[in-house]
Amino acid sequence: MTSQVRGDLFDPACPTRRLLDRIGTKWTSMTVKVLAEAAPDEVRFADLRRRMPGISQKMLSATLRSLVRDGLVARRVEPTVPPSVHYRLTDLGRSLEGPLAVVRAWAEEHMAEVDRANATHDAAE
Amino acid sequence: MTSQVRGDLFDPACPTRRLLDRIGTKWTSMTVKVLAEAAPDEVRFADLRRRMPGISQKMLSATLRSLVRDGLVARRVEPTVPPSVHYRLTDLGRSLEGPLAVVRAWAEEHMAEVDRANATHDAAE
DNA sequence: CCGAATCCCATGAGATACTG
DNA sequence: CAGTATCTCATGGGATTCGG
Repeated sequence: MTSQVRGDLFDPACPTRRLLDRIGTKWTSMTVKVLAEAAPDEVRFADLRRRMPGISQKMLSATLRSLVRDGLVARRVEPTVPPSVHYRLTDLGRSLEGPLAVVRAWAEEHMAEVDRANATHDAAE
Repeated sequence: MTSQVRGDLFDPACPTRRLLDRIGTKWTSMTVKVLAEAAPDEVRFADLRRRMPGISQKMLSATLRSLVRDGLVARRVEPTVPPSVHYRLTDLGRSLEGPLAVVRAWAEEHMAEVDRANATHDAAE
């Protein structure tokens, strides 16, 4: 019965807020971008880690688990010894690339201005 | 477009990451939206608070301070007693509305699917 | 009326070490 | 190889109180 499409950012269950919570976590957007660049190929765990300098196993693992749970990423286990695990974006995950690209574009175009504002603001203290 | 494998997302100073850090905090996008809806009018602190159910003074104050520091919001003090403080989006702040609208659109269109994925995933445990 | 200061808790996230 | 388990720390965020 939830009248969801009301642009109601004020609902605690507001979809926008929940999405921002997700893509706002440190490694999510980066993971989606790496998987999007590799698409339609799958990427192995170790490959992902190599392509994301600075991430720890723990955070990569947690980020992927969360993305899989959200249906944005698919996980495929090759039952070899040792096992190899492959990840790829689902259709849903790929559909997020557009919005993320828009955010990237804004950031690249305007963050310098934000930096200047910060500098000005701090100097005025 | 441009270099992909070592894109800026991996730089610790990456603009996208910094932007997501900002709009990912709980009240930022909501504040921007409320101010955008009111534009070009200014909004007083108490009004803002009334339009954002659930927010505490502390967080509204902190969110606004951060937005002002980033140059997205302008603050104007009326030197009355008691003082009244007015906020409005800057041009920079208004330029963020587009990207936020894209994010909102994706969320409203797809978060139900995310919810289903979660339910399916949890049921499979 | 606006907002700063303080206290407190929950969570994000890194480092390290351990298993199938 | 691909994780999980702890430990630890920094930060976000809420409730409350105080001040100009």
